[in-house]
Amino acid sequence: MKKPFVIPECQKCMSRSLSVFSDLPDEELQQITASKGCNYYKKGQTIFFEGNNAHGIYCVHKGKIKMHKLGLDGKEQIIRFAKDGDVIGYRAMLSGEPYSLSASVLEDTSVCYLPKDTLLNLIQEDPKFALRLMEMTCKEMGKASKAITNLAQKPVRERLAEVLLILKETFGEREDGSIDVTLTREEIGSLVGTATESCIRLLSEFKKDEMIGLEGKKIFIKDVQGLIKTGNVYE
Amino acid sequence: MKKPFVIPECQKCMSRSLSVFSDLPDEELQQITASKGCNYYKKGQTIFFEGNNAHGIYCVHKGKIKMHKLGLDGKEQIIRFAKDGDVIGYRAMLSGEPYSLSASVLEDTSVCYLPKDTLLNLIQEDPKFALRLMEMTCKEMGKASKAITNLAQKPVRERLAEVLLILKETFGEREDGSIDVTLTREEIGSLVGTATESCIRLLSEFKKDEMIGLEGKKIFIKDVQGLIKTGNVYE
DNA sequence: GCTCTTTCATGACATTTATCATGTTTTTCA
DNA sequence: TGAAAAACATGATAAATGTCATGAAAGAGC
Repeated sequence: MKKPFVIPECQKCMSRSLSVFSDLPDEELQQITASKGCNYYKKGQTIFFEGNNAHGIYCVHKGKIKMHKLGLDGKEQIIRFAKDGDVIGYRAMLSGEPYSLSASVLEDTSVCYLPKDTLLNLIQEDPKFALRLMEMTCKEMGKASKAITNLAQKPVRERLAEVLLILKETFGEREDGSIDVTLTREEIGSLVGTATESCIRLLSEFKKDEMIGLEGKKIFIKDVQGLIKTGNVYE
Repeated sequence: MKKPFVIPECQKCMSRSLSVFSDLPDEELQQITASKGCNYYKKGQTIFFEGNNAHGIYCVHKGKIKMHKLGLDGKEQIIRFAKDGDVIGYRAMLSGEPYSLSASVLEDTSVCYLPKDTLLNLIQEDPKFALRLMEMTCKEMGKASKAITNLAQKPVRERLAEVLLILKETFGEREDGSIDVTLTREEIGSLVGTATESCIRLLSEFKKDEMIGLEGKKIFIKDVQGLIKTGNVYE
């Protein structure tokens, strides 16, 4: 279980975030979120937009968020996801640049907003906190380097196989065994860096090869080893 | 002129780094570097290797370094460059992970090594320093997101045009007007994320279209606007 | 300077991947 | 619930890009 990123100033909610929020149905979550002075976003809403100025950061109590960027002709590029226990918006805050990504909500999400001043005070007063933030950022950088290498060197088929494994790793599985996130084929294509049609075709192939199962938007990983092999994944 | 990243503990050399080191010929640089207890690396040497554990960071007095990663079948992927005033190796140090990249020297390079303990003390004692480090890291992240989007969405031709502009921006020009860095076509191909042959072919086309000039490994940018247009660069 | 190795260059070709077209299914929401 | 929109699916085709082969040029080391 991933350790949540606990922001001291935010203990009104964060210190108990995972235990309190984890398994609530949406309506209750929304009520509790409001009662604690936090923010609630519904599916489809955007927490912040690429290009806007950052005034604070958000810690995610519960929810699923896609971090994405506009490419050519407005085509969406998904860079990564955020979920329970993650912090988003810190990159822009700390670099002093505008948001380089938008944060859009895939599933109802409860977040705590921490304004810039509070954050800067925290960093100044608590070096451990600063180190923790840096650690997080630097781990992201490592993943980004890996993503760049994959995009530059791997063919689409391999990238898709790897993306499926990463999705399972990131979001886990529902009770029925499907990957616990709902994405359109277009979004998966964006993650992989390929056209939607190519993505659909390859998913069908993977299904025919019995490496995955498909039921609507649900994806079932049936053959991890097969996907590892197909995706040339070696860590 | 970019402000150098000055590490307080390293003032024996860093505080005067750019002014002292900038225009020295290699031999003198090597002597001065040694006399100050810093490290000197010759072209082709590698400062640290991907996968190894990090024990400190390096600040670059003078030199040119490629930060790269091994992809499939050992194919090199260049992620970024470092030069005078940059700091390298901090990502691994701060994330607690092994180096995700190797750092290889393109031109003789003089660096100052700062061990982990010293760095951690600095961060604890000087919050401004911590913020400065974070700022740097976060700016890198912004660039990485942009790189991912380009690789996923732009065709090779556009990426090459953009890479040429970035190289000029990063390294500036020599007196004769050529971009002040020497790379093989294979390395440029790695940056762009394409096969060496495709890279060579497109460079020839760009030359025929009079957007660039080529003399051996020297590259001259002759038509910035043309490259911006070809590369679909819009910032 | 001369050999050996690497890099550069170009053509021919194969493969991958994107695009366009079309029809079906699913989802949305009034 | 029923119409409209969005998403999914698949075929046909075109375009982009990689691979292989070959030779020339440039650079490294003796």
